[in-house]
Amino acid sequence: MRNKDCRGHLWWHGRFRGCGYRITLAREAILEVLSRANQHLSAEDIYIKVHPMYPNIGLTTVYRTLDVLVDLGLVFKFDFGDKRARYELAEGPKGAHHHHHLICTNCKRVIDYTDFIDEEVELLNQTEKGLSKKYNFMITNHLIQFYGLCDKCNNKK
Amino acid sequence: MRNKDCRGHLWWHGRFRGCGYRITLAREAILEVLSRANQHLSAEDIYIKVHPMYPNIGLTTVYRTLDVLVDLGLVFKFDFGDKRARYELAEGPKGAHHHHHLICTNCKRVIDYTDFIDEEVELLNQTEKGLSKKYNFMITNHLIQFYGLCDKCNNKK
DNA sequence: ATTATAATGAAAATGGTTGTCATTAACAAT
DNA sequence: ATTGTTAATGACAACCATTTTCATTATAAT
Repeated sequence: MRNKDCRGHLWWHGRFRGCGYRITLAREAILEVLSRANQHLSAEDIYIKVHPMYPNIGLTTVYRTLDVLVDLGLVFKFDFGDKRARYELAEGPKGAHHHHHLICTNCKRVIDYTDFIDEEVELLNQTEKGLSKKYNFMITNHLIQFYGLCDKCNNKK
Repeated sequence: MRNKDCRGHLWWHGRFRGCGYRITLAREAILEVLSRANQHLSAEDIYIKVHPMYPNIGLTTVYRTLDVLVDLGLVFKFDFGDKRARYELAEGPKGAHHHHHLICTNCKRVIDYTDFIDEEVELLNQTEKGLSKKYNFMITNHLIQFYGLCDKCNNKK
């Protein structure tokens, strides 16, 4: 049963409508999962989380929905070096949950960090402005990741 | 015929031997291609460039060699959003050719930029130090990419 | 030269992601 | 509320970069 009270109230509905996308149960469910999850989910992770409540939402739809969400800038898509792509709700660089990643190249563990974010973002803004002008490039997003060995993997070697 | 004069003279031989890797014709050829190429090659690109001279080096070997090179830190592996991975000789953050990437999310064009690198690298070094200490993480590399629309794609829309 | 074992090539397998197409659902117009 | 247009969906097949397998070959320590 659709929650009618939410119709038109959810922050992302306008964004959807404005671009000619329809608001569907699948999309609501997937966005719901993404906003509850606080960690980088793969398409399959999302599929599995959505399945118990909505068993008729297929993996294909999850992929398609994620494509749309990424396209709209509502979701970020990451590659952490294992095969599968990971998805994460975008709060925007100014958003409260904005963070960068620290990735262990050995065990693929991912640490989100928010330290130093302010300084980084300030510099990035300057850089973005400079690059935009020089290359006539409309920058919409950035990716910063540090790679290395986490404490556990470092001790093993 | 192996070039005997180079045996032991090339900068990377020691690195290889030290880790128990053998020095083979295939590896020399692939590194040669990588050091000539000044742009992000895919595994297949490399295979094709190596093939005329050494037709018996297979794509599988290219993949395996690249894995080794990435593991040794001699080569960086990138994901620009099209399906295939790209490889590039690592000169290290202090290296002369160090650059970051500006990626068009529409046409997948990649622009290397070296502007602002100095300021960025300085901040990154500080950040790395802080992160290393806080998370007891041994940082070996970083990735910075800006995403957006290049001039051509921006005008079209 | 001999030997242990790392590296290789060819072919098959893998597996995340995309394409196809008939069916269903959203929603604007009535 | 009903209808008509068209976007969205699900099931399944196809795709294709990358890995695995395994028998063979080449490297380099002895």
